[in-house]
Amino acid sequence: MKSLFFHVDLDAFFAAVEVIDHPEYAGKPLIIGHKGPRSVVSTCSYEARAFGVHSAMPMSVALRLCPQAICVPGNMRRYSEMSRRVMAIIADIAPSWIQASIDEAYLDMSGTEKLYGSPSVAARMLKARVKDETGLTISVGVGSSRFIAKLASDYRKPDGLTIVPENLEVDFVDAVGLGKLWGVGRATLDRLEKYNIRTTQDLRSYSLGRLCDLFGQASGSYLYKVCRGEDPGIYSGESKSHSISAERTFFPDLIEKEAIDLYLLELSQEVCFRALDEHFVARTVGVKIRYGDFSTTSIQTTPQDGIYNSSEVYDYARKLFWQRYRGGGVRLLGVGLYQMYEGDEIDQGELFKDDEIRKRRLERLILDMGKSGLSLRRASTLVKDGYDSEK
DNA sequence: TCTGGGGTCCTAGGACCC
DNA sequence: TCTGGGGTCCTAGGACCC
Repeated sequence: MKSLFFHVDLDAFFAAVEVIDHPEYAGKPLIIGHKGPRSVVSTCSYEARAFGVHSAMPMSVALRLCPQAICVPGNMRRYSEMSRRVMAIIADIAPSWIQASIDEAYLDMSGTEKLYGSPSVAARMLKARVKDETGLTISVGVGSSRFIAKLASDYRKPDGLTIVPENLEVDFVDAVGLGKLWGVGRATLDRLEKYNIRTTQDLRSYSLGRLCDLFGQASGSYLYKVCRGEDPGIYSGESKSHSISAERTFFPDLIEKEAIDLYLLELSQEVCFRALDEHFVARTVGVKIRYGDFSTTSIQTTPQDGIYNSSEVYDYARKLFWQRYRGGGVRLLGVGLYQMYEGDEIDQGELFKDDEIRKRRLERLILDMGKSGLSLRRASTLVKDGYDSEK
């Protein structure tokens, strides 16, 4: 059977949801993001893009380019709800699909021609249903692999539909251009430039062996494939590892020990409750520090005897921070849990950690209470109080 | 212009084991 | 004595994506 994939991308998603909820924003430059001195643009409407505003741009720059823009902080809960509605339509149409992020999905439509007709008919039906049922527009890319479909959905936006016919993948990749290939960013472009590789055609003149020598096994074979329109294997399997992290940027920089410890506590509790909620147990805990000069460092540890609860994570986080800290203002603090695997209880056999396991169960209990109406912040306060009263 | 927050994957070096 | 080869795990940093 011939492979057929769709990639669906919601157009300026957060901004589009805001326009649905606030019709008075329609047709105006709209920026989603906080107005703080160290914030960046999350998403923006096409009207704002006309001024040169784009995602990840410092907010200060964006507002200089487009002072009249409407600026709203965004509402993730609302966006998630709209995302679920779109994904439900996709689930109704596609025999097999993967959600890749809040605003995009890959659909395996192989063998659906008898059901829906040609790919273009199926894609138009999908676009119409999403528009009718949610008010949102999507761009759809169609191709013989996920990689080609992904490039295609980005080729014409918004409200686009791009179908890449079989055997024209190489021509399509040439039309897209080296700099817009998925997985080829600024750093790779700069490195390629050093070898006078500026186009996908240039890249094809290099052998697999040469690319692997220059860029390493993984990147070398990745580049070799994508410039030939071959799928490098995006979203083909389940991801192996899982991690949860939380970080905060401060203005002004943190300098006081007490403030640093307090934020480490807050971040530790945040990641622990999310891990508990998602039923994941972590083997590694890490801390990220970004200094006033934007230099960034991280330190992690994988304790032999496991990590059980948020107070343990906080203890490790503090230890790691003060071990690594070189002094000076702290612009960003992060706490992460890594090497996570599914499960609620750590493997038995830890005879000496009864106390820590008990605390974990207490946190689990508080979390379940929290789900029946308690806020996460309130629940974590209760856990802290619980520890104190135990002592 | 001055750089968020949440992720995944890769690399290279070192430790350790057989 | 100055020296292997393979494998796995851990750590720190970097690239990239949305």
